[in-house]
Amino acid sequence: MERHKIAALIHSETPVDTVMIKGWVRTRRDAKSFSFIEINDGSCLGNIQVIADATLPEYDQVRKLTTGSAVHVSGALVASQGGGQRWEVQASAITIISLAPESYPLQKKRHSDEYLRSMAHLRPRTNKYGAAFRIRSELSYAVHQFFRERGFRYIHTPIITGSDCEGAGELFRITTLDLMNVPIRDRAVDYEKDFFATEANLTVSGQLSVEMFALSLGDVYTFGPTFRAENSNTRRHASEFWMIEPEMAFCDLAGNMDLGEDFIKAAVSFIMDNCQEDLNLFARFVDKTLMATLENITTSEFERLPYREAVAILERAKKKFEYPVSFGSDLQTEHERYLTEKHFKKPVIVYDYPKTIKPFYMRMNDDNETVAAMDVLVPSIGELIGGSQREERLEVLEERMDEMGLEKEPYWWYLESRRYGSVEHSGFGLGFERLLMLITGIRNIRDVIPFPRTPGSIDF
RNA sequence: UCCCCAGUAGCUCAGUCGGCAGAGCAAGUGGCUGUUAACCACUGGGUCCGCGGUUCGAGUCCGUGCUGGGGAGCCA
Repeated sequence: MERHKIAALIHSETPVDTVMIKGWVRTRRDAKSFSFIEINDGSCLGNIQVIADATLPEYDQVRKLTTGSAVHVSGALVASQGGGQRWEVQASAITIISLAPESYPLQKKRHSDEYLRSMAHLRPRTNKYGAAFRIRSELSYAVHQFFRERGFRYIHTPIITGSDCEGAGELFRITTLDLMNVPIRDRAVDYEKDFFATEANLTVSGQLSVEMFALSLGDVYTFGPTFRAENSNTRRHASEFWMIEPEMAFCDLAGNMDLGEDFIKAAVSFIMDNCQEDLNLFARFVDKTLMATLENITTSEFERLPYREAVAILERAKKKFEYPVSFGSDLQTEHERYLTEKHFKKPVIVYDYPKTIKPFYMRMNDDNETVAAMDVLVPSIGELIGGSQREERLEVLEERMDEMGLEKEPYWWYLESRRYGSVEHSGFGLGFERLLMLITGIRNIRDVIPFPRTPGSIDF
C-alpha cells in the first residue's frame, strides 16, 4: 500500500477506510484507554491526529513515543469526535520506525531563531521553518513559471569564472594549488600551474554571460547561486545566495522597470494564491502587518522617479539623516527606506543614477552625467532589484572602461558582442532570499536559507 | 571592517548595594482527562562563555578574548 501524504488526508472530502501514513511525532497526549498522537510528515503545515486505542497489541510501545520519533501508522480516516480538526486516523497498527531520545532539542513550544539557527539540520522540523522552506520551494517554481509564460529561456551561466567580471564585490578564489607549497614565479603566485592555468573564482553575477544569450535567444534569465566574499555582517547579506537575472534584447530601461514590477507582483501573488496555510503562519506569528504589506505590493503602482528627484525629496525631508544627501552620492540605506516606507509608502523605482557611482556596463544617458540604471526599493528590505539598460555602443563602452581604469583584454568576448550586431538590451538582478524575506516577513536572511553561509560561519 | 547590546539549568529569562544559584517551560516519575503548545503533583538538573585582575569574598566590578544579536558600510 502506498503512503498517504498528510496534506492529502487533511483536505479529504470523504472518510477513507484504509490509510497508511509515515511521519514524525509532534506531541502525544494520553487518555484513560487510548492516546492522541499528532503526526507531521512535512507535506503541509498541519498535523494529523492519530487515535491509538489501548487495545492495540503494541500499545505499551505507543506510550513511550516521544516528540521527534518516527512512526508508521495504518488505520482509517474518520470524522474527528473532537473540535479543532475535521479528520483523524483511527489506528489499526502502529510501528515505531525509530524513537527520538529525551535529548531531542526541539520542544513543543516556540524557540528563538538564534537557537534554531544553531541546529539548521533540525529546524525544518518546526512549523515556522517547515513553512519557510515550503514557500521557498514554491517561490522557485513561480520564478520559472513567470519567465516561461513570457517566452524567456533559462540559461545556466557558469559557477566558476575566470575573471572578476563586473567587480561586484569580493571574490572567492578557487584553486587546487597546494597551499603549503604555492608555486611562485616572478615573486607572485604562478597561476599557470593551477587547475585552469589561470586565476579562477566563484561567480558574483551571471550578468555578463547571460547578456551574450540575450543577444542570441532574445529574452533569457539565470537563476542560480552567487558568491560574495564581502565581510558584511548584516541581516540582509549572506556569502552564498541565489540571484535571478533576466536579460532582454531590444528592451530599454522603461521595459526593464515594467518587467521588474510585473515580476515582483506576480511572485507575491503566486505565494498568496498557492501557499495560504503556510503564509498565514507568518502573518499571525512573525509579522502582523504582512498581509497589508503584500496587498500593497500587488495592488499599487510602483512609484518611478529619477535619482535627481529622489535627492530633491530627501533634501526637502524634515527627517534628519545621518548621511547628507547630494547629487553624486549614493543613496544610503536610511534614504532608501525613507523613500519607500515614509514618503511614498509603497515600492519605489529610482532611475538615472550618476555615472560616477555605477559600473561600466550601464548605458550612458544623453546628459553624459547619468546612466540608465534603476533600483527597486521595497519597505523593510530596501534594495530588492538593481538593474540597467546596458551600454550597447562599442566606442562608448570602451571609453567608460578607460575612464574607470579597467583592463579591456579580459572582457574581449564581452566587447565582441558590441562589435557584431549590437542592440539595445536591459536586465536586472534580484536577490531571491530578499524576495523571500519580503513575502514571509522573516527579518534575517539566515532564516530563509536552508544552510546559510556568512563570514566566520559555515557549519552544516 | 566600525559602533552598540547580550552570554546564568535542555529552552526563555530574573538575580537589588559585591555576601547561601532562582522562576516558568522542557525532561523523568506518578495521577487525571476525547485531548488540542492539555491539566495536577513530585523529582532530577549549574564550568553563571573562556582567561586574567581587584577584593576577606565576584554571576555582579575592571581588562582581554570568543560566540551570538542589532545597526552602519558594501550590495542583491
